[in-house]
Amino acid sequence: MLAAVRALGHATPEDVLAHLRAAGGTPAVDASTVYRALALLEELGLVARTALERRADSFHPAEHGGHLHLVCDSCGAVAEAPADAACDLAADLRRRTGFTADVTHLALRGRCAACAQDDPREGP
Amino acid sequence: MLAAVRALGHATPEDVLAHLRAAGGTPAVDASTVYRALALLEELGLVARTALERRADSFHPAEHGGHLHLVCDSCGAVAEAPADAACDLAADLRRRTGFTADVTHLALRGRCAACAQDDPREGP
DNA sequence: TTGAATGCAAAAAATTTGCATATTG
DNA sequence: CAATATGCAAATTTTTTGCATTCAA
Repeated sequence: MLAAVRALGHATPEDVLAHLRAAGGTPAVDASTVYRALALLEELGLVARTALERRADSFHPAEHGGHLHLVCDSCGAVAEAPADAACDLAADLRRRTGFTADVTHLALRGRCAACAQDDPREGP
Repeated sequence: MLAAVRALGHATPEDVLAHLRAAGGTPAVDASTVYRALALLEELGLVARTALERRADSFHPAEHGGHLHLVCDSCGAVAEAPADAACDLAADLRRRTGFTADVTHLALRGRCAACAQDDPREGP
């Protein structure tokens, strides 16, 4: 299961389910098992949950941390950026408001370079 | 409807529904109406959608923009911070990756000052 | 044998859609 | 009358839970 999340980089429960089923094995693993395992891994701090997709949560391996997720509202692509850019922000927030932001679970929405170029002002 | 979102600051469809129903009127407004209206307002750019809660989307008025949402994973409180802190981040990202981040829809997860103090290392 | 993990089925919760009826202009 | 918005009911989608079973220590 952890292997699945690691292999996928970041995935919705549905993705994980598909991945596990593709790997074969009978009977097929059940969705409830995926949800339960994912919840457990989250508690253990081995995977993190982030709302990347609009409808479903996404999980990504903890080692994969230290990245920002850049979600393009036009094409849906999820890119990544080093987290150091956000560290300043986190430090600043902490100093000013006392809020300790978890930068490893950070998702930013916007438009990727390609989409911004294709259609600078157009919606999805 | 817009008034409801404005009055609430930020709210899930359920919150909006409750607010409208509390305002009275028979028959009670229906959930589908709320979803449809919210989707419309979003398209018009009058409200923004952000995944503040774990299960449901949250909407907040566009004028309310220029704020970061700070969601505490311990107590669930949603605080706000001026957006300027994130502008640097956005500018930096754009320069380095070409990604144009929408800072007005930004939600950060972490722990608010009160919770961090109560229990510096404890989970929710 | 006891406890953790799992499949399966059913329940909840959140969101969407079809359709007939208002309501507005 | 035409176009739009709304209520209502039913369908979808995503996630959770109860229960009986299985597997391993």
